[in-house]
Amino acid sequence: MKKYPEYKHLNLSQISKDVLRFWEENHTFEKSVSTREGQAPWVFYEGPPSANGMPGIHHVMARTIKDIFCRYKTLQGFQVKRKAGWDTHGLPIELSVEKALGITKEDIGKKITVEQYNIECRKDVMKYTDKWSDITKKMGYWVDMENPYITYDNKYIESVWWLLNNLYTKDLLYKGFTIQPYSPAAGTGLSSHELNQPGCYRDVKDRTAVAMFKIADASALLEKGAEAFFMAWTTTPWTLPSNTALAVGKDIEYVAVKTFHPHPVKGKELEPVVVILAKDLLDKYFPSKSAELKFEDYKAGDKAIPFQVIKSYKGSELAGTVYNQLLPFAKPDGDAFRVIVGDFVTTTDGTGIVHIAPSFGADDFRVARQNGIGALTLVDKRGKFLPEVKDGIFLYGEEYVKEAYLSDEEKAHEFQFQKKILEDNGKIKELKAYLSVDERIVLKLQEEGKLFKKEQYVHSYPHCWRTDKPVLYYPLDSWFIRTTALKDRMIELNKTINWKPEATGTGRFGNWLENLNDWNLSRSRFWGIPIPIWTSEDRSEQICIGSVEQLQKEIANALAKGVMAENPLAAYKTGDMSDANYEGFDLHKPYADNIVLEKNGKKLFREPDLIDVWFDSGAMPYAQLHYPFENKDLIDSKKYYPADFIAEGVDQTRGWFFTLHAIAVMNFDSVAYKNVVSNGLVLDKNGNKMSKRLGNAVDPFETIEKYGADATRWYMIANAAPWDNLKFDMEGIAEVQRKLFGTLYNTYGFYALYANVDQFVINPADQVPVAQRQELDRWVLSELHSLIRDVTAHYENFEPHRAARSIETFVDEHLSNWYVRLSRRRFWKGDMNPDKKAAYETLHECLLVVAQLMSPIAPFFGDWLYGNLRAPLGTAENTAMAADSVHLTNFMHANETLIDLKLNERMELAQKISSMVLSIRKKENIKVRQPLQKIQIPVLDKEMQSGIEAVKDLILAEVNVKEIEFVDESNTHIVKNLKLNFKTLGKKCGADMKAVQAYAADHSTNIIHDVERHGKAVVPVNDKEYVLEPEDVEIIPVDIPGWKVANNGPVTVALDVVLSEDLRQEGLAREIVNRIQNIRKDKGLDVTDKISVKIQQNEGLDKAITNNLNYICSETLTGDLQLVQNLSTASANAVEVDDTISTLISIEKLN
RNA sequence: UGGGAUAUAGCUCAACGGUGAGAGCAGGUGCCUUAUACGCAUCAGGUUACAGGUUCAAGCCCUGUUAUCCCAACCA
Repeated sequence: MKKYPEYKHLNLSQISKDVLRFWEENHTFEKSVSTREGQAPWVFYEGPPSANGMPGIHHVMARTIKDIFCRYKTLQGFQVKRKAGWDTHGLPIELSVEKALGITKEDIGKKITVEQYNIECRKDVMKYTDKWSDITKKMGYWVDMENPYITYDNKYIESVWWLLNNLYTKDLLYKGFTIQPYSPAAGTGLSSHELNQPGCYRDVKDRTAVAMFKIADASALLEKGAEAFFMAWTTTPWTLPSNTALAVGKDIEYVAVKTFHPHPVKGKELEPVVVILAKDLLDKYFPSKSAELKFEDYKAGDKAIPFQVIKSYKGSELAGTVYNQLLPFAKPDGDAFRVIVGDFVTTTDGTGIVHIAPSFGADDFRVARQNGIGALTLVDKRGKFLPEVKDGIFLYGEEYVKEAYLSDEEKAHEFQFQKKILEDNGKIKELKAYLSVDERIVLKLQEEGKLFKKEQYVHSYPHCWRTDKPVLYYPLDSWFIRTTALKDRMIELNKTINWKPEATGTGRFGNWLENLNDWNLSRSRFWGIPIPIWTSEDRSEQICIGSVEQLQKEIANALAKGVMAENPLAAYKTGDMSDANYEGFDLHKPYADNIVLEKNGKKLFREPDLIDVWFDSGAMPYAQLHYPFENKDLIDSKKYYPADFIAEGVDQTRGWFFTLHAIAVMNFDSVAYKNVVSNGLVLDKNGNKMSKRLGNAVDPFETIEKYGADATRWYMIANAAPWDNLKFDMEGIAEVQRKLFGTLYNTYGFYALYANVDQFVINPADQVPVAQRQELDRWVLSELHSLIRDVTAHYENFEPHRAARSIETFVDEHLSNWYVRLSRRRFWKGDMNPDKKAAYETLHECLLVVAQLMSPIAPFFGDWLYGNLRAPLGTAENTAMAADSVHLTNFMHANETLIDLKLNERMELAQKISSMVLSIRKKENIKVRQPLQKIQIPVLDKEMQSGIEAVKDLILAEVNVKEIEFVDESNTHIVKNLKLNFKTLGKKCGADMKAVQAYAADHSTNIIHDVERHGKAVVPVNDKEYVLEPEDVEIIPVDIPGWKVANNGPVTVALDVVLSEDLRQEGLAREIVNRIQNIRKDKGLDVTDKISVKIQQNEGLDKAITNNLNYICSETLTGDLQLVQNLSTASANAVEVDDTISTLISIEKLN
């Protein structure tokens, strides 16, 4: 006879290990995919992690979410393939290699060849793959790590090139220049990622200036021949020579102010000037008390300067106004020196008029281009002014625009130089320190009467993480993807994506799309996918490569034309998709750069940039399949595209989520994914970000070893919605372990214990029909099937936290603490009979279903539980347990006919009544072991009474009372309360609601009477009459005078606390039973062992024992009970039966 | 600085615009149990971040403020 396995202790960590071995030996994961062959696919894309970092607890979180839905959909019958992937390119890898080798970027090509460097990167990037494999297995994440896609593979790169070429053909790829963070000291552009390294943004003190731009002809704005200035603020005066426009806000109100020049040139101290600035910022420059000053009282040099607002304009009225170039060192290409409208202009600081230097600001560049304004770039790539920025007094040409770029010696040298010039020219009496370009420009403006105000200003400014020097924003050549061309389509298709949470899709992602810029694809690095574009030096000829085959042909041509000597792709066989064929070459630098092509007699060289690694990962739907060279049909006929589901951290919103979307829309006019869950961060228990630096990072290996993967996963899922941040607290895992897994383990243990005693094994083909099972069974099945329905809905909605919480409630409150607790006797009392069998079958079904429902979240424990329940069945062919793993079963459907809401309500009522009776006992200090005679329940409607009747026995047993008596007004006086139903009355009464409420409070007795007798009551209020119908009120019995009463919502219970002699003796008998059971347990007797009992006689006890002898014996499996005169304390246990009675009991096991 | 999210008991989280805002954990007290200090009962703990507004009625809707987090960032 096969048995259900029994265990001594719950050890989740061990269960994980055992189940993991089982999966490996039985290839359960592979089967979960292969057994679904031919079924509808459910497409999942794995976002590639970078294997050169260690896995963290947040990866466990993110992967749990992915795993849950893949497992769930597999249970639903879908085939869910899960190809793992590795992100292998990019800066972090380069940095890691440089650190390991002790080199810097400058050394590449000198101390180490590009070739060697890339070999190192290729090695380095996979250095933690073992750790990743390990955590993947241990956490129970099912993903195919045997055949991952790897972004550095030639096949992967070929697909990426195909996509790029496709964009090139559609004219969505162009080379242009934009304003990018640039480090002159390092001679390289910086990515936003680099700027976001810790410590890059630092507070710096800069010289700021409000410059005055003279309007060329102010007649249109003021009177004819008037002279006026625009005021514009800048924190970077060194950009002023490159100014080509001024921007105003379209709807901002501006004023023209007549005043005196604060820094006039000699001789013009008393000539009034007119300046224009935003009205909102008037106070900042013109204190309102100065408005009362009289112009005629003003003397040169006065601190307080009178002013007068003479006119006002909307920004749009100023647009188009031409002004004189502020610092005319060079002439710009194209149109310039005009007022334009900029959407970014605000009045939070400055003057509401923004100085535009298109070369040195992204906004400036954009708004200038939109308005056809040209640029001036008077700074070179070294960070120095061009030679022409020179006046011989303040500016000397070819000097660093930022003080920080000068070395101490350079600074000292410059200081001596400028000291001489400035002092000789009488500009400064005695120069004490080096003056920065910014400071000297301000001096120059002042000298020329173009300065309104200067001050120091502290703001945060980005620095290059390698050189520690401030960054410049500088126009750089780059390749761009014209994402803006398809912006509307991207927005449109985004609306078809199911975002969890929704706000991320409409908000963070939606806004991002609305403000989309072209995607800068270029990166000046070494380890990445080369841009597959070759251009002639005069840029007249260009070839974009979309496949290795094409490249091979072009090389052949180049060889024929003699521009190349050797064909690195000679061995490549067209059409051969074998790995061997793809391993004979390398598309990375430096090999790609060594290829020179030929077109129309011109040599073509590769564009030197690599592509943004984000394109790598966004290309994975296609590149992981080597599309279109292989698996073309999977994408083209949408068999494996788009994804039904992806999930990553919310930080990927503008990363992977965007690149997937952009590439899909631009290449295939499709979404890349239909459902996306963006999960929140994992913080430490105090809500701080985890970091190695702070030492608060949680080690996932340790955590899983200690608590097991299931408890860890369950905790993370149940504790917060996926998209909320999780405050990770180990104690929370311990709690889950105790509460959910402990309870479930015990519930199973209970089942196994008695099933084995009774030699019961489930027979799915022969079960007691549910209709013939008792109320409690039908109730728990009703709850169970409600649970299936709810959990299914939660999984379908991608709300795993709700699924987990529902399961917790069921296991804990319904199954363990009500069903099993109240059913215990049925399992151990008597021989097998239909009722006992029904109890086993009911409990078995609950455990089986729970095992399956929980298995996506707790895959090990779910499978362990399932395996135990299945253990005595053998192959279990043709049953729901035919598969040898829960993960290979078919998801159970809720049987709606078993869901009986009335029954659920009834049982809730029984629990409520029980709890109320226990509460009265507590108040009256009567133990539950002491039987009581009677409960009274006042009932006002028959339905409630019949509901309680149905669960009466359960209540009585639970609270240890003999009978329930239903009372109404015919046999007792009941105090009743009136409650108004605000929902129905709100509609009826509206604004009179408060008055009705007040009236009802004063006349509750009358209203109750009227409603009960006549079915309605009239409420006269504010000269109106409202008729209260039964649905508008609730009449609740709250008290029976003279009884001990408890009240909860609509239910009231009264308890008879009078103890008769019989009851008292019965209570004592139960105390005795309890003591005997405790001794049994202490002695380690089996639950089936029969015993003989000797109890030392005691006056207060003997009668209670003899009168309840049968009861005591049958409860304790006692074959022989004797009251004896004396027991030796050596062989007997001393027990206190109550405060006054103590005795000795001895127990012998009977054979 | 902008966009997004969050703010409810000491902690973690619930709560269709509807009558005293609920669980669990942690704490006090008492109790039940031949599955289990698992639980049950009970006490304490709340100005639902703050200030306004809409409504007969607001934790929930609207506006603003503050704090924290994420993302994007030299808006001059």
